[in-house]
Amino acid sequence: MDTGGGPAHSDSLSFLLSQVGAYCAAAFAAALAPYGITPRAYGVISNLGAVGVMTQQQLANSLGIHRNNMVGLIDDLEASGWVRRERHQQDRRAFNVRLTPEGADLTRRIGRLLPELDDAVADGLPIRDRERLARLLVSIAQARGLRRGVHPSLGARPE
Amino acid sequence: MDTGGGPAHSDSLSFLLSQVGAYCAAAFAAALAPYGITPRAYGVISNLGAVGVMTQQQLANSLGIHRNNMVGLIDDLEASGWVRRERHQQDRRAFNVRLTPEGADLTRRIGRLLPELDDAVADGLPIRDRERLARLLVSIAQARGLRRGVHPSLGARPE
DNA sequence: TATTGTTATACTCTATAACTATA
DNA sequence: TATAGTTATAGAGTATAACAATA
Repeated sequence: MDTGGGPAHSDSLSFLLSQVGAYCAAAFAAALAPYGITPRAYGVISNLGAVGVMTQQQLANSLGIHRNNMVGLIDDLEASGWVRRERHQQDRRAFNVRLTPEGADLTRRIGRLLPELDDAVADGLPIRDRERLARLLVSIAQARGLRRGVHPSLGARPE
Repeated sequence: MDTGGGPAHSDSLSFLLSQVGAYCAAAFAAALAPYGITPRAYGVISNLGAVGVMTQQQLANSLGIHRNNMVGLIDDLEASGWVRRERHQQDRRAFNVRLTPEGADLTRRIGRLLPELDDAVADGLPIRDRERLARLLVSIAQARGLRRGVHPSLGARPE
């Protein structure tokens, strides 16, 4: 498909994915900003909401964030009153991190924000096309080995 | 569509777009790395390849990169021998930037790389689905006001 | 006065290494 | 000896302000 002039990459599928994806990432960050939370930090609390209590190391592994960076992330979330650190019973080196009631509430509120975001992105697209698009994206994500719900750009490789 | 457990955002259309998009952006950057060029710098030379000669300010406007950041970008491209600065004839404050033959060649070689990247991303997807996907993405990009061939994350707002 | 290119500075992110306390 | 959490440092990338030359 060629929809006009411009540089060679304009009609490349991977460029289009990257272009629209970056737009969505920015829209998501902007939607989160009024809640005083970043996409990274939302990754942490949404994971805690789904899995329950986790150690910092488990969170780091699960999200692909380095444990060094996890420290400050949990510090901020704790200062905001959304998570609590508790000493792990069996392994006294580790902390268990769990959502506070306020954190669980924030997680739910942001979860309810997502349909609005999706509507804004897919505005004007017939519902059939929307479903088709989602199905194609899931198919690519699975084929490429992307983990469900894990955003690649949170990443940082282990040592 | 719900394809399993995990956090609330896992099946959100905008999350999926952002997730797959970030993967594609990383794959593109990795494919460019052996050529010694970044996605940002490729944005510059691909634009020059399509439009011809442009001033730094015109490049900055066209790509959504701030002119302050354009300076170092052109410095690097010039040091690599891919572009040349020439004094603008009518406006002696400005520089015209143009591709060298080597730069034009690199632009073409990278342009030929894109189909491979697209094949890798869409591996296993029937050609009909691939076309459908591209069409849906173009439709969203146009509706959201994204400019053809311009990646949003190159961005930096003017003063 | 406004604009083009430039430089300098600061601030955010993240990559790396090293430390401590536990295992 | 290895691991969980922590801290410190340095390097990208980018945002902001200010400057010289020219319009």
